[in-house]
Amino acid sequence: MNGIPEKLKQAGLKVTLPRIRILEILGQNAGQHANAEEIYRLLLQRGEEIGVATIYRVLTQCEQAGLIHRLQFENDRAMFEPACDSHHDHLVCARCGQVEEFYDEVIESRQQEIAGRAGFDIAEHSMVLYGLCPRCRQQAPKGDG
Amino acid sequence: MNGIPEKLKQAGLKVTLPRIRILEILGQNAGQHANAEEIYRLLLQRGEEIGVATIYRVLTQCEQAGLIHRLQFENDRAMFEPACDSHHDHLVCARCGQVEEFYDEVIESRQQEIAGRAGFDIAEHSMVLYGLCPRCRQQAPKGDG
DNA sequence: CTTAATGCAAACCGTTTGCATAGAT
DNA sequence: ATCTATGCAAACGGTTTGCATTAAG
Repeated sequence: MNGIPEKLKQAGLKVTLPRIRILEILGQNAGQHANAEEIYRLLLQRGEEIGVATIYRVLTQCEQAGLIHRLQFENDRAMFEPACDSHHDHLVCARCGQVEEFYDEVIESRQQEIAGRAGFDIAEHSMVLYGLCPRCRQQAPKGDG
Repeated sequence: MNGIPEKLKQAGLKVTLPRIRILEILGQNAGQHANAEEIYRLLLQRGEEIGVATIYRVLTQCEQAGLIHRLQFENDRAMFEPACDSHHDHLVCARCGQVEEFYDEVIESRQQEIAGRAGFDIAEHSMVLYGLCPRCRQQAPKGDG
């Protein structure tokens, strides 16, 4: 019930090799949040050459089908993560690009409250904290110039 | 003391007509958060034809000088707002594009706490709530389909 | 067999850049 | 007079699209 082919079928998408491979990559890179080019290169390394056009199309379709999420950090290229059950926001290392997920109920409810006060009906939100991850903090002391 | 020429001088930028006009537009559009193309068109309407290249360069320089802020909503083009003293986040209407600002201390401190727990040293963050503004909610009842 | 997916390359679109000219100090 | 800003148009980079080919159901 967890197989990629099954998910594709349930989403009404034909089960094709590119789609399977791309979802595999995203699943294995779950913590990595890959972008289209990274997916392309990872597939190449495995001997699967899939055109970028196909990668973009598959990603867009899978996003619309709810199988994956598209993340837009700053002005960078879009990143993708496998859809998981629970909503979460992101911490992004400004140096190495590492992405961490977090969820905070207090923030979530404050957001609703703020929106309600402004008369807005919130459909979604994006919250990204940019900074240095623990590893990069060591390598880049505060007195860096 | 509040004049645009003075601000430019203080920022170490030459006082040129394009820079003055662009900052004027942004100041008058304070609530509007214009993007480069909108600025171009607004200037045209006033009879000032300033090339987009210049607009982008001026916006970038003024951003670096701290006179304005660059906002990146979703995957849209960048928007700009005049720099104000205080940090704030944004509510964006998904239909009409209206932008509202808000600030919430609870969220701000939670963010620091979350980052700290993950070992991250946060330099900045972006938080945008997308939904329907009061006006658009009326025009788009929930049963819309 | 029919209809949709893929690959390629060209198009797109917001943004940036090189270079000659115009302008600020 | 010097040095930077501007305008133009071409380049750029990520993403999308048209069309012929290939593959899934």
